[in-house]
Amino acid sequence: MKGISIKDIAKQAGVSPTTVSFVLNGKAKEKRISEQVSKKIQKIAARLKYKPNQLARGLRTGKTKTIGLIVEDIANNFFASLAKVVEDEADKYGYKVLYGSTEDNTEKAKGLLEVLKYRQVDGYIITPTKNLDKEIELLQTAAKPLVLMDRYFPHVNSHYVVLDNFKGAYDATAHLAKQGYKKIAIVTIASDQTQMKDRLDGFTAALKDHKIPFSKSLVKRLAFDLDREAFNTEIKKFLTSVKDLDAVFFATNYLGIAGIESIRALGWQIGKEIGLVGFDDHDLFRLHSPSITCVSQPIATIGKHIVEVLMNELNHPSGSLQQMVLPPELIVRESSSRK
Amino acid sequence: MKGISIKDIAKQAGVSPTTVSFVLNGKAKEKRISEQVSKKIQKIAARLKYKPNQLARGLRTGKTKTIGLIVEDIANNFFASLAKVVEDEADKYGYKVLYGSTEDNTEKAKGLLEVLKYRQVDGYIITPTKNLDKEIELLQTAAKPLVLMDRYFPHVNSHYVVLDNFKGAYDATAHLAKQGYKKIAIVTIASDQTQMKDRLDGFTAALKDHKIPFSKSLVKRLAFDLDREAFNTEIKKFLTSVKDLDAVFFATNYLGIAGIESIRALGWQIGKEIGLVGFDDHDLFRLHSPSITCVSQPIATIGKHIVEVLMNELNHPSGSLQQMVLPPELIVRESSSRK
DNA sequence: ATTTTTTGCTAAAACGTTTTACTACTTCAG
DNA sequence: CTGAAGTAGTAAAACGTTTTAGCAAAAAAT
Repeated sequence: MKGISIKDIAKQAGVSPTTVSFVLNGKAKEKRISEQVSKKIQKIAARLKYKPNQLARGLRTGKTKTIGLIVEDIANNFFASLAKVVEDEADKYGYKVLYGSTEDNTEKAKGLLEVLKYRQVDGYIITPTKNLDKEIELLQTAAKPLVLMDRYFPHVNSHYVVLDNFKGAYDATAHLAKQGYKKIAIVTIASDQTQMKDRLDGFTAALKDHKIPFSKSLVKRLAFDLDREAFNTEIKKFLTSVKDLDAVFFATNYLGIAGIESIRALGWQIGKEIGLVGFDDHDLFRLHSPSITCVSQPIATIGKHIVEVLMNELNHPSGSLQQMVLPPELIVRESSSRK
Repeated sequence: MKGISIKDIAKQAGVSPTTVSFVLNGKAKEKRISEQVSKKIQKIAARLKYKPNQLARGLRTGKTKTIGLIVEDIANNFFASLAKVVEDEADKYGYKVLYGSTEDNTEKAKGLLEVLKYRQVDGYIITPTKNLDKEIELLQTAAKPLVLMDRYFPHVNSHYVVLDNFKGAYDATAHLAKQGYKKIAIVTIASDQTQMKDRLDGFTAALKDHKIPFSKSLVKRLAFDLDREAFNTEIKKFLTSVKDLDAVFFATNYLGIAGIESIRALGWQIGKEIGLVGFDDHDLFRLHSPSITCVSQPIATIGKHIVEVLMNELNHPSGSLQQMVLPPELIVRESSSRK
């Protein structure tokens, strides 16, 4: 039940394995293999449905045509959708994807990197966790092609493709202000990584520009690894603690979902009594009553750019650093309208 | 920048690569390598942070410690959540996962199988598409460990882990009947695969048991590959075409979502004017107003069983066929209550 | 008629492991 | 003192490719 190897073809064609390899790799011309022999080999290979053993090839060439995709959580809608795009795009270049979720846990991320490394993936798409910068730098100095996504390390010179998180949060907050909300809070994740920092900065900048006084009490930073119940409890506690609060911006999709749940548990009218903007679009946001205004990421574009950058790096490592910051889109819905 | 190989360790320890291999594979005792040498090799390996090259190992042993996961759509909440469980469980056994989405397209599925095959995955977890039975049988006769999920082929003797779809649909429909809905329709996908067939059968069986007359006009079977707009158009057309319709069962999660959207576009009151039950739980179903009754799959359990069955097959191919049918849970919410 | 060039192909090494079949030395039994 | 059994390890082949270096025959050039 073994697979067909190059030797089998060689035997049938009465030539050496070398010749078969040349022909099947399109080097017939270059290596001066006659049209005759070339055709014959092609035919036999097709008849036997020969597929090169990627392990052997990888061992010899050092290329596995596999990329590693490290996301925060493959079950999260945003990352799952992105994984789909990455899969499709990579496929166009003949690459397959090994994936893994970090749960935003640095140790898990290190473990994943190690596994991917000794599985000899050709390149990496990484959603880094906190403190993963050293590992990223190691990969860089080892000249491993890699692209960071969703977030990056400002002090590390790497390719990345991220959202303009500052603008996303700024637009969301400015929109709430323009809608007439006076006291706007943010619920975010306690993280100093760029994506979260930028969202918080965008929020405060928008407050400032709209002459809304900022106070630390308007910011709630939650631990990432709480469960849904705990998120709800914390959010309720926070929202009721802020005097005269009339709008809140949830800085991630899952916080937005927990936020909706919490606010409803409090019996507050979304939109009227409390304005709400979420992050990432979601069927729930679109179909909720009232529908939920959100900052939407251009997932297809992000995914395409990620793979494109990685493929460029894989095929002609130029040295020019690609650091892409893509614009978000504010999708205005009912949750940010007082009428 | 090459990796550390067994030869490097051998050189440093002043022994042969063979010895190193024996020691690092825990065969020191068995192969009578002295405690002394053994310790020394371990130490050096640890110091150099040696990681075996999986390609070389795979080439020699034929085992890659990789499994292929073929789902319908990794961006779909159900499959993404399952992929997460599979990833976690497989990791416990030291396996990594290569994934791919079929979009329910047989050609894409065949392509994925081929790629996974010549990447020498050790086992397969497959959400089969229509007409994939021949390929599955080929894998079976080649003694490749595989587990089907979500659906299976009744005439193919393979392991599978699926939901009791009949019961899911039966319970949903019976529940609607008991709630007093008199004319209940089903919106499903035009597919003859088991999961869809069983859901339709469960629906009709429940109608019969509750003395509700069945008619073909109560069944709408939509093409899988429509986009959201087209789903909505078709669903609206169907719902308005059935006289005195007062409840509808949507047989997949995305149909349920499209259904909610469509019914709202028609201006009908979900629950009161039209009862609604969906398939698979979803944040949207939980938080929609009114909340949506649904048939929920035990995703964690399913995922664990899938991996367990596959690992058993990988490690001690016994021959005993595992065909697991897991019970769904009907989560009753407001969309199926008339009050 | 010799040398050079071109043509068409192949032998063998290499990638990093695992595994089989051995060797050389020591110890023990009789 | 001999032969058998045990001990501690190694050499070499194998997995299936790719690639370097080169060989023999034919053709072209001198």
